[in-house]
Amino acid sequence: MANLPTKIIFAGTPEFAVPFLAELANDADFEIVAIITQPDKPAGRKQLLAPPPVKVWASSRGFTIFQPEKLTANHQIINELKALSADVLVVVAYGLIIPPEILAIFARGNINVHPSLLPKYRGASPVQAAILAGENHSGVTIMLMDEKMDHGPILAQEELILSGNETNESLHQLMATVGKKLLVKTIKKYLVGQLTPQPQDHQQATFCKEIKKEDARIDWSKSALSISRQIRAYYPWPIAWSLLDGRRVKIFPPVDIGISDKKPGEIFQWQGQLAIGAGDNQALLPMFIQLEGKNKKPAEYFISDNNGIGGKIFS
RNA sequence: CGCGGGGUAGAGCAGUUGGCAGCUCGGCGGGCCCAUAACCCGCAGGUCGCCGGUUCGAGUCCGGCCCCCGCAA
Repeated sequence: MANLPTKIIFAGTPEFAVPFLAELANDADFEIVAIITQPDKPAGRKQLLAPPPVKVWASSRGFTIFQPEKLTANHQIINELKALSADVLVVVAYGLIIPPEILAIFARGNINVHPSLLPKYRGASPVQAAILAGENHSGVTIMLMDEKMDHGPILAQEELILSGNETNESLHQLMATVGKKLLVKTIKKYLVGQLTPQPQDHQQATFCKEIKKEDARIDWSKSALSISRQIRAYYPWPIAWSLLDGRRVKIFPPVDIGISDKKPGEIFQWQGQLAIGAGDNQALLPMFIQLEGKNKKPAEYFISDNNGIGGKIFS
């Protein structure tokens, strides 16, 4: 390792990126010379401009922050980044394309963290995709970036066993906890030449898309297991939902699965609990639901508060 | 002034044409029972979001404001 700390520019945006940034910033071998994150965006019902979590963390600690609308063909920011003469770019869930002109700035390389076992689940929603697919294991990949999305050679991977109860939120937290240690360890080894990047087996690559709200709508003709994965994968955003009497109802994890002789989407009671028929003669038993205009509440209230709701059908 | 739902007991809700503010659960006390989160009896707990107006009388009708939530972004 060199005597001077390695200069790092960090690019990241959501909550998931913060632990990685903090881990790097707290390590004396590294110096964060600048942070790139997405611009503030309108959020919430009143659409107030809200800073991304990485900015919130970084600005209270006095770091230099860049929030460009885009990086491609942005000569001003390219020059500013060059002037910092950083050794390494670390990218964790930045969310915007980083063009080759910028990747070329960093003499020691561009390192990316991806929360899947690449080449599986390249793209925007690897954690959700693993839950939706019912994978019994996933993991974190530390890789070098090239011109294609999640395509570069792998420096390190750590596998995680999944219990089948993970939500998008809980699995992201686990990935961050494991991944931040792996990231620091891997960068240090890589910088002293102890790691040989291994090209991915591109034949095995799979891809996942960005999540849209409509993806979270429940199709009750699917199996109860499949629906329960959907409920876990889309928590805490955008939340799995369905319509009842034209009103939106959100369904939260955890959910149990029981047997059913009801139609898909039909509401009934099972041992005092709210149960909803699925497409495979099984039923979903959610613990928490939220009716449009109401707060999230335990599902058993849903039955007692709505006399005669049994037999109604979610659509 | 983007559209829509809501604010009533600790929690979740009902309250019809304005006329003594109710239900379920929880809490407290008692009873039954080998025992219980089950069952029976009783008790406590509310400025009905805030302000003003109409009225003999407003949770309810009218006006203004605050807060929560679904859509939208």
